[in-house]
Amino acid sequence: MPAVEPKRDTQTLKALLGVRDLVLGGGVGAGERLSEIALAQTLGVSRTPLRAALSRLEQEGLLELIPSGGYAVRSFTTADVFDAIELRGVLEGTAARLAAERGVPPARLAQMKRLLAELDNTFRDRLEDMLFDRYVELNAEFHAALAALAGSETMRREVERATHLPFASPSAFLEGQEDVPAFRQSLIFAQRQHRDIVSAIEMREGARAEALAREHARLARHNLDFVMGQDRSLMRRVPGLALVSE
Amino acid sequence: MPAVEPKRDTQTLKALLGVRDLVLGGGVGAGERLSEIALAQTLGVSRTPLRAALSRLEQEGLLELIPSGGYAVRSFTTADVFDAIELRGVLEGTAARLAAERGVPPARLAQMKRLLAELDNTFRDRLEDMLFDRYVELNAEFHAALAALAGSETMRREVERATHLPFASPSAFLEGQEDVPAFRQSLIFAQRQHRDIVSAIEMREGARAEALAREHARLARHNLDFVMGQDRSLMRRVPGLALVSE
DNA sequence: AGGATACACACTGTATACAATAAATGTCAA
DNA sequence: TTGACATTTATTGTATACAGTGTGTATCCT
Repeated sequence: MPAVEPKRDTQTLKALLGVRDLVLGGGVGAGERLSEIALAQTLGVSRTPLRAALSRLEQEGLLELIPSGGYAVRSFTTADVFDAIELRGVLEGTAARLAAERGVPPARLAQMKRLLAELDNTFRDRLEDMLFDRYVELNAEFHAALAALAGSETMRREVERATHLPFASPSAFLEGQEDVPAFRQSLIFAQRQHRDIVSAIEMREGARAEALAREHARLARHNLDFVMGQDRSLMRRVPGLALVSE
Repeated sequence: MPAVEPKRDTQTLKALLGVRDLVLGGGVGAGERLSEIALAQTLGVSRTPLRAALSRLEQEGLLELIPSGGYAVRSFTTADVFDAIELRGVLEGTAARLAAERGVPPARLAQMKRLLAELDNTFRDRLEDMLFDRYVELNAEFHAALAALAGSETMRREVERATHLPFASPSAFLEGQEDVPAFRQSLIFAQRQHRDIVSAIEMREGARAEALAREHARLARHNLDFVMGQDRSLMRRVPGLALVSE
């Protein structure tokens, strides 16, 4: 998802979501060229909105321009994925630090705490019973709210952009793994980090807020390591992971 | 400039550069809507490549989508400008830190040192005689090389993107101010910081490299403060500064 | 048989025409 | 005189046609 999703655009949005799903779903391999007319037919849109979507996905980092013209699916190294996660952590950390240093309006802080409480409510006594989808949804909301906490539109835009970099999403390695116990346990830890980040911001502890947010992003890296090292059968279930070469 | 500038595109590139110059040059005011047909006529291109350029500039952060359709020039607050500079510092700092932590191939390091030497060569005994344009050019090269030093394409792309955020460019507040003595003096300080960053990377001092790069970006903020506070007549000479409201 | 050149095909980049929607203006009524 | 509604205008989003260019293949020459 890009920083700001166009709403009413039916055709362009259709193309955007369609191509993204196709690429992340493994419909086209890494490095493969995308034929515009073929894609247009497949997705049921004309070339014009399709090209708009392709251009967008290129700036998003999912596609690359071919020197001779046209677009191809980017191929990623593990370093790319690690760095995308690192970037998200760094940017969210910066947003958290600035929020702490500058202070946030009480209403905003209350909203963050409400999100924390709602996240708590997704947990159950038995870990298997937790409301996983609801957690993923609220988690995305939390991170979006965090991006806006520093105050400026530019900061919000760019932090949210980093959040939607390929493989860097807070829920990138969550979906499709609800039934792995280790993942569910890591969510308890993640929620504790959420609380600590908000607490640090409230207490104006900028450096701590930054460090916590950075470390929080590292959870995604741990999950990635687990998926790629421990159990390669999981790789098929993580969207787009087939695009990672090594 | 976007992260990767399309080369052979004559019409789209023409539109991209044309609109950017028009907006940054003050041809259209902040918040003003951009009429596609009027722009197309002005720039001598058709609407198709123009729309591609507008979409690009929207993701660059210079324009914004109007809910009812079309694009408008974004209006910026001083907070936006500050945060854009801060973001560049943070991202360049991250690139520098990762480069230090991971180590850089000797050839790359040698290239950085060569750039440092060339930057040195732009200075003269009398500060007024320095090769200002050459310095700006080499400075841009230095920052581009720094972005690539961490190793991954994703990191390079995103750092370079931050470098081209509105008002965040390393040379944003340099051009058009060659004749202000205080600015020339600050360049001596900046070049010292360049050396220290490379040195820190070479000695694998990640935290120091990050801190130095962050502080280095602050020079732009100092320059901004100077331009806006001290001498408002300079504001007219800095591209796009008319888009900043307060 | 291998390589180079030429031709044909396919695909992208661009222009323009069309349709749908939002904005603006004018008129009618209260 | 002001407000609301309808009509007209303008502008964007979309589709398609065209042209230029790169790529692949086949044939011919060495």
